[in-house]
Amino acid sequence: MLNKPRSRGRPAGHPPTRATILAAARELFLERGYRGTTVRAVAARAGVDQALIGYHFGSKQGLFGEAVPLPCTGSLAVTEAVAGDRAGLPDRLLRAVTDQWDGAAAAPALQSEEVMRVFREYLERELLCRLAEFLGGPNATQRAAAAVAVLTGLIFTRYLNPYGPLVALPAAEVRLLLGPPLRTALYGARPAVRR
Amino acid sequence: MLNKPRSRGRPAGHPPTRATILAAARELFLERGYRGTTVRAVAARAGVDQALIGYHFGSKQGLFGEAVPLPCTGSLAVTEAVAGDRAGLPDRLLRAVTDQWDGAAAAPALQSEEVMRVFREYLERELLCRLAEFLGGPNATQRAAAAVAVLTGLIFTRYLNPYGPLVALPAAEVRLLLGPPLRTALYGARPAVRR
DNA sequence: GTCTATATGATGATAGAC
DNA sequence: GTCTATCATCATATAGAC
Repeated sequence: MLNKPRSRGRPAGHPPTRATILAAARELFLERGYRGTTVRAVAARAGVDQALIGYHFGSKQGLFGEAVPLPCTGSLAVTEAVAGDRAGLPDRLLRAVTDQWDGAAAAPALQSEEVMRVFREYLERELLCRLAEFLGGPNATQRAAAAVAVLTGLIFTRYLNPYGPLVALPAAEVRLLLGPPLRTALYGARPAVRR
Repeated sequence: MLNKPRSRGRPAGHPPTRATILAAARELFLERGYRGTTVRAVAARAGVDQALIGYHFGSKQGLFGEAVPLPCTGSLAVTEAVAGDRAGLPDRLLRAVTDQWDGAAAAPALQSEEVMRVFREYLERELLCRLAEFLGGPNATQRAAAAVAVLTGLIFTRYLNPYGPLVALPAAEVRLLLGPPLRTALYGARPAVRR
């Protein structure tokens, strides 16, 4: 009702607004998920007006994309793991996934449609094609699909789920645990050792 | 603006309102996902007022729960597959999943936080515990977690993703493809045949 | 029970003053 | 760049006619 006089512009000594908003958004998105986070709440935590978010990031979706960059959007380590010798492929794939996602700040509450979209496109377009090409031979696409399913299960169970059964384990043990199934998915059920 | 005179009550010869709403809701939820579907749109497609939805189902969440019952909420076939001989376990698990989810109307656009929550609770509480108990021995929980990861990957890749690499394959082939990895996850990388 | 009508409060977005 | 003010739309709740 009242127009109280105030100084305009950002008070001196504060960090740049953009960075402040991003930090607040990151906290809230990871804490409450996409739907549970409102633009107003982000603005409140950052101590700025909500219109600023629209100005800087266009939309809530845009804010999310910049505040919570999924590991898969940045680098392509997993895709690059599809190279080298065939025997080491399962381990390289698992190591790429764990290195990438364990390094990034955990993303527990991210089961949103937005994350799923990015995640899906990455894993299934980028990786599937390269994997099938690398494998070659009969049923290459099917075996690649099986491997992608295993990796999808890993990421979903360990990184996109705060209560997942794999979250508590150290990365090395996860690799040890999923290496054999992934190898089997890629190369079939042949005996690993012959004696 | 105008109050046009109309007959009150449900016109004779129509199917029960509740069922009409459920059908419309089911269509829209599967078509546009949870967030993309508005209560108003459901009401419009069903030809009823939106307040009816509130009356019958309480909330959008409640409507979703009744209109799109996930396979896992109804029966417990997957959990019941954890019985019998050890050798047949992988196949029983896969068959339970494919039977349950292939039978239900496909749920492509369901990557919502709601689905993820139900899905997660089912797979990881119900199944993980029973599976670990069934397996026994050293690292039973870890191996059960690996198996759950594989099954999670299957469901996500085949049933919760319209563009997944496994959606086009017949169920039998999917079982053939994922049987060996699942077996390896459950029982380790021992050679299947020894000669 | 079924339905119409309306109200409330929160949300994402945006136009325009400074 | 920042803020005020406002918008359309959303989910939800309720009062009351039939």
